[in-house]
Amino acid sequence: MTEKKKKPTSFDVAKLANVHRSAVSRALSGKGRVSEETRERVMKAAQELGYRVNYLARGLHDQNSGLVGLVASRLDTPYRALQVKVAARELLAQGYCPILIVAEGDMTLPGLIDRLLNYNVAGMIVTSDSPPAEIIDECKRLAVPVVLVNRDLRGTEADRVQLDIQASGQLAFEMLYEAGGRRFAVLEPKEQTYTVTGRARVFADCCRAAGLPVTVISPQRQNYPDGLEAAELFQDSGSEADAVFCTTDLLALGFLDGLRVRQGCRIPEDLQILGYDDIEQAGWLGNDLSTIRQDAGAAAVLAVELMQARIEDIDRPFEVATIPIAPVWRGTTRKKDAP
Amino acid sequence: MTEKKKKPTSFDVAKLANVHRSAVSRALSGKGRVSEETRERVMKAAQELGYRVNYLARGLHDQNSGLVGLVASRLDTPYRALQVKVAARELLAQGYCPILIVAEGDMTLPGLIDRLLNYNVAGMIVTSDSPPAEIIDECKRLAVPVVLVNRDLRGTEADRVQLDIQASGQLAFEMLYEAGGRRFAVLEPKEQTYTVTGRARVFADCCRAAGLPVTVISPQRQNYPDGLEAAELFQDSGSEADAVFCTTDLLALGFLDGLRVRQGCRIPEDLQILGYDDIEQAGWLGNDLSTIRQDAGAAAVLAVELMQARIEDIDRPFEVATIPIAPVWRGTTRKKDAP
DNA sequence: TTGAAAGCGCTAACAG
DNA sequence: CTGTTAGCGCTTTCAA
Repeated sequence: MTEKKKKPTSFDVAKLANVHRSAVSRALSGKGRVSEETRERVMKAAQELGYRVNYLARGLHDQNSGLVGLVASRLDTPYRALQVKVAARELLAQGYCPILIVAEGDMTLPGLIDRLLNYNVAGMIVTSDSPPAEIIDECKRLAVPVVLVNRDLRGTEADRVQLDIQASGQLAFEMLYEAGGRRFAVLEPKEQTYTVTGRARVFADCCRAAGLPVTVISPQRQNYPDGLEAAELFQDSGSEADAVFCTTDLLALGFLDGLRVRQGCRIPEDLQILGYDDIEQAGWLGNDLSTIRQDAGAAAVLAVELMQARIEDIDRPFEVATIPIAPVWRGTTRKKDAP
Repeated sequence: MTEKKKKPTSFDVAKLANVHRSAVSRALSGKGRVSEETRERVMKAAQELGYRVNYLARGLHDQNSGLVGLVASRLDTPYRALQVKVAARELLAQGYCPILIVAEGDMTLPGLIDRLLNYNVAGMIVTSDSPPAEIIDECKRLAVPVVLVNRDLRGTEADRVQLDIQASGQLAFEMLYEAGGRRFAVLEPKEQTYTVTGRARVFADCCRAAGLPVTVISPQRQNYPDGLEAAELFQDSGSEADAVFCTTDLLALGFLDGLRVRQGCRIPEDLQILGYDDIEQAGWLGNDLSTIRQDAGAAAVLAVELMQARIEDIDRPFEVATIPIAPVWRGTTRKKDAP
């Protein structure tokens, strides 16, 4: 065990290779000009010592740690988990390292973001539910690029990747209408969320514009249990609806279970149901939920691109990229081709 | 727009507060002794300038960045997502910052871990499926604490947090036996995994030890689609089993759907089913899956504790902590109290 | 092409 | 209690 605990530095490599530290830096970073021979000697020495560049030191020097904040909440929710996964992967693929900040719980988001800022992050990707506007401002003050994914934060200027709310609500209406729905209901959670609330309203507007009735049901939040709650509310409301837009798959799945299991309702015979997101569970045989797919992979790629673009030019105009969506016909609506 | 783009340093604060930089450091870190008056002046100046300590510089100085690697795979799977969430939260709560490394995809794990090491991480928590032993060795060489969560990696020495495999398989057997099962089957994925394969085998052993028949069904992997596959395999096998241990909830849910939806099987009347993990979806009304809960929160806390203990004393003996488990009786088994 | 030297921002040990 | 000083490990001009 003659192993030294101390990690080798570029100085050690230099000594072993009989060159100066700066030569080591040049050889390994490939930045400056180095003779082939020197390069090889350095490489060998580095190899031998198990040397690795200290990114902290490098970051300290050129003000860029390569770290990126990835701020998310409700990470145990299928869609969010997917979002974080693809974002992390994309970041990693582009040479960044994502620092994961999970917002929920007792820890306060501003405090956590603060910590992030202490690391000189190259940027931040935020999918959290409620990022206080102040922190966005603080980031701007520090010239840290922030990309908001499906967040509103009206009034704050930042690059965004988001769903087309108008198109979403409208597509939902069209799908249910095409499937034969004529009396509608929509789930609009009390606890508001930019995209969810948005598409619920657009959907309702579409119904009204078509001169068709629409009942608004308001569960507390937007998860599975809230879907169950919504099923009760729906029943209590005595609504005559024959088609319901559930605004998130989790809501839809809860609603579906509440209706089927507790109320013995037949889907889609008695009632057609449409979700939103296309989480994996929507495709499970027992659920077979018709829904609208939100392309998480594309969203992640867009977010990272926007971030990089702003890193390169901090003063460029703010941009909004749109996440692609697509209808997914499954068993909770009547066949599209046989309405 | 008189804003300077340059971030303020401790030097700027010192200047404004009319003290030396070291005083600033002391005042803000609370480490050394500072007079009340100085502290206040520094605080005010720091506030005014929007100063924040540069952790990179600090880390460079005391060889500890406060960064921790969180290595995970299959992040879009409910249990894993939960695991990552609680681990990240615990890390954050303890003052660390988790760097999220997602293992799957084309990016090779060793390369990513390498990058992690460049950041002088204080430690690593690994829940990934297949962390090559070499990287663990590399970490040890660099004196970076590694905690393995539910990973085997026999031969490598590291702290671990893991399920009691023996107890798990046995509990599964006891539950199904208590519920009235007498002819068993168990799902043991071809693609082996330490804990999953382990409990499958222990379960089978328990059956045999009790002199009761047990059929082993081997789907490819351990996710929902594999559960569906297992249902087909099960039917083809012509097994007479009346109780099946599914080894993961995802498998169980797929198996359940395959049986119910495709084969019109009645659960639990025709067949009892037991899962493992207690993911959120197991509790959904439409599934109502009996299972064994694995306490992810406790596991995360244990993992972080182990990591901290090793940070404090790198030479302490390796430790293995056990994740608590508990039976969860739901509707896919007959009532425990009425077998 | 290579070496020398100046920092990046912070902290801790040491004087005063 | 406060200022001075010496690095932490790396990169990058600037000369040679």
